[in-house]
Amino acid sequence: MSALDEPAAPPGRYRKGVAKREAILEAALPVFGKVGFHGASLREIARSCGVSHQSLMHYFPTKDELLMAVLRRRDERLRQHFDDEGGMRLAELVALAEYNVDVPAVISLFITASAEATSSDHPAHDYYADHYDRIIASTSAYLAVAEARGWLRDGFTAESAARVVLAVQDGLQLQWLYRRDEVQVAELLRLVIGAVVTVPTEQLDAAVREQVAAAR
Amino acid sequence: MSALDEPAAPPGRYRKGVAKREAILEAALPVFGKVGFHGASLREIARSCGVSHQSLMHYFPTKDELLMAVLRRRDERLRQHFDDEGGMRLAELVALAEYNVDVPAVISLFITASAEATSSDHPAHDYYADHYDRIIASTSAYLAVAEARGWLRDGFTAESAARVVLAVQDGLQLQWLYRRDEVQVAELLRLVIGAVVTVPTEQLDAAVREQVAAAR
DNA sequence: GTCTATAGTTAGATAGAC
DNA sequence: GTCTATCTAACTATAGAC
Repeated sequence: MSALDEPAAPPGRYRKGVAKREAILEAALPVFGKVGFHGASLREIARSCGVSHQSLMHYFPTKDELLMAVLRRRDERLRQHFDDEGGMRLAELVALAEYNVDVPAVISLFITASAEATSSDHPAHDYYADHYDRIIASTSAYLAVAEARGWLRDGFTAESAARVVLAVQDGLQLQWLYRRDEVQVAELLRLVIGAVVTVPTEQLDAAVREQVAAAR
Repeated sequence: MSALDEPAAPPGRYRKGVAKREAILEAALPVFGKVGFHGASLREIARSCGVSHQSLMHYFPTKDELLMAVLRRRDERLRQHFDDEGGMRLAELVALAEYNVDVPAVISLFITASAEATSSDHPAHDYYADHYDRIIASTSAYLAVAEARGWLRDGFTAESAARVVLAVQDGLQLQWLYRRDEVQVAELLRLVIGAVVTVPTEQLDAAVREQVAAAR
């Protein structure tokens, strides 16, 4: 199967099945996050939500599909903003970082999966390659307005600024997983944005809105 | 075994044994990097360097110890600078990033292992937690001079600047693994440093040297 | 080479929800 | 009555360790 396709119409047509499918996804998230794709076992995931191993396989025929389903559901929040007019606002990344702090398992999953999936054999490789491309493209589109107006610090382009901000988010979340009390992800993310973009974000937001309106 | 201890006196006392140990370490690096600790198998590593499975286990009694040996050898370059007088210069991080581009397997190993090891059960957890602490401490010591002289951009402390630079390095290396042609790790790292530290690095280096000399 | 444990996956039969 | 959900059982491969 291509990693970019939606899964084939799964079981879960009965009320009970829908709930169980949900429970499996919730249970799989922290396991994949903790030990990664290769380290996770379907039997362990099944056990952790009180479902039989075979029942799990009824809903997710292969381990690959289970992982993809978990990832897709968790990246949903970010993906919603990929097609925002004028590109994805940096504030969305900050807001996500702020939200994620309350859901350590999600951060763990994201960091572990994106690192594992750099290998081209990994079931989520194509998914993540595409995911990163889209984040960069969307954020670059947003920052293009800043670049055009000379609001980026010397040397930065819209794309390099986008890559840096995304890198800081990922890197800080990694550090946060080691020292949760000492790393303020969202706060540092804001500081970096302030160091790269030379005007307040409100001003940039306004300029982007203006640009979008003018383009109609 | 504590992850921070040196391994107990290993085999490899004979000339042939030394070479074989070396070959195993070289072979294990890309495998751990590609599929992670859990995904890697000792048999595969042994096969990839023409050594029998049993022979491998003679040199590295457990999988944990093999991983630790690989990590320790590869982080050596960075660890050398932890105790630099005046703290580790940011230029060392940039130089390392520049060097690593020629050794993708090392980047892959580092990213994958540091992500996997966020789990407290992971054999390299304590090692990496300590490793990050030291990098931050050492780089913060270096940047303390900049902070004292008002050479950091508003809002940054020595530690937050250190965390940001390290985060950018990790995050960009992750992006680089997905798009090797499009991400210039060292170049972007320099840009970020330029955005956070308001004076040229030569000036900061000189100030740090001066500080060290004065402290004697 | 062997041992024991566990992995992902498959098949088939039964019981339950619609 | 039909489709879904669940369970029992087994298979094949491979893991780390001795």
